Amino acid sequence: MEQEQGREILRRLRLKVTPRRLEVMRCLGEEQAYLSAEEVWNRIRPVLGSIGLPTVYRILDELAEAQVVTRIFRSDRTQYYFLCPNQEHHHHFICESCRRVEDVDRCNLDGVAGEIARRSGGLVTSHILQINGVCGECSRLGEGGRGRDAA
Amino acid sequence: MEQEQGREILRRLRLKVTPRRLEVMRCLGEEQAYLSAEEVWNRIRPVLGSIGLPTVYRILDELAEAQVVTRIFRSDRTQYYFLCPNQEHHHHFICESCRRVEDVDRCNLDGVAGEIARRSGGLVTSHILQINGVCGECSRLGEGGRGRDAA
DNA sequence: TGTTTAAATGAAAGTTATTTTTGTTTATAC
DNA sequence: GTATAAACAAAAATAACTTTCATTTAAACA
Repeated sequence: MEQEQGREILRRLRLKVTPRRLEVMRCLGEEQAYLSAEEVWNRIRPVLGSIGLPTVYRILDELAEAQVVTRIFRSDRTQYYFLCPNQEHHHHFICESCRRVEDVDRCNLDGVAGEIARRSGGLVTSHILQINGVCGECSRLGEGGRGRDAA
Repeated sequence: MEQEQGREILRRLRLKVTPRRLEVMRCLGEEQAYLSAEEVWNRIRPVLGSIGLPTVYRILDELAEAQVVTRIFRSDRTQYYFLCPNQEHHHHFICESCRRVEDVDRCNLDGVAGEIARRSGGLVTSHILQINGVCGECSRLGEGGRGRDAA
């Protein structure tokens, strides 16, 4: 994520271009993986000198609202965030070992909305689809390998 | 959910058949909608005389682990639970207005695993798919209607 | 280039869903 | 019946966020 790209995204969202927002985006963009709010905070604090954790939460919420950042679901009741400037409708493949995220273009859910409408008259407005697994690199490291989240 | 069905499920899971577990299942089975742990607690306390909230959490976790109960994702960082004894692979359509849940059999994700394997060598182990919308009944109530969660 | 003003931020305190701990009770195998 | 491992209650603790309010700053405009 180039700084100019970050500026453009913020201008498009009618958000002020501030060093904190740019730095949150730069930090997330540097990873191909998802991070928690606190992890983002720890990485950008040294760069910015000082930033409050609530500010990080606010920025991530704004970006998630605007769908520049995707929320990742895990069962530890912590929210994780992944910068994904791809605005086409798509989904994500999440590595359970190293947290890497890959885009998945295929989305065969169009038929589902029709089925629901036909069967009970319901209306589909959105869906959550997250594909979990082990990425190619972690697979190749084999059973002996240990990912970022391994015990 | 008949009591005998609950007993069978617990025996299958090698869990002791206790009044609390049966009551949690009965309470959830009475609804076609999802509930939070605290909501379950408030409904079963009068019946059981007394039960601790941590016990409700433990029971729901066990049942979710065994996939007798499904976790429902919402953005309020509260976990919701839905009793779904249907053990076939399927997904859920969630009404944003009244919390009703319908099963959705269709799941076209088989192709996705192949795509990921081919492209980057990754291995898919699970996926989260939740379809959000407004159920037929709430749709028919029209704009003037107000669901359980409406302001 | 100043000035203005709404938006952004820091710091501290607050909230709340969920978990842990420890001592007691109970379902079940024998 | 009795032994024993599992279940449970109660209270306290944890941790991820959120709110509040006083201060600062980006950006529109004079």
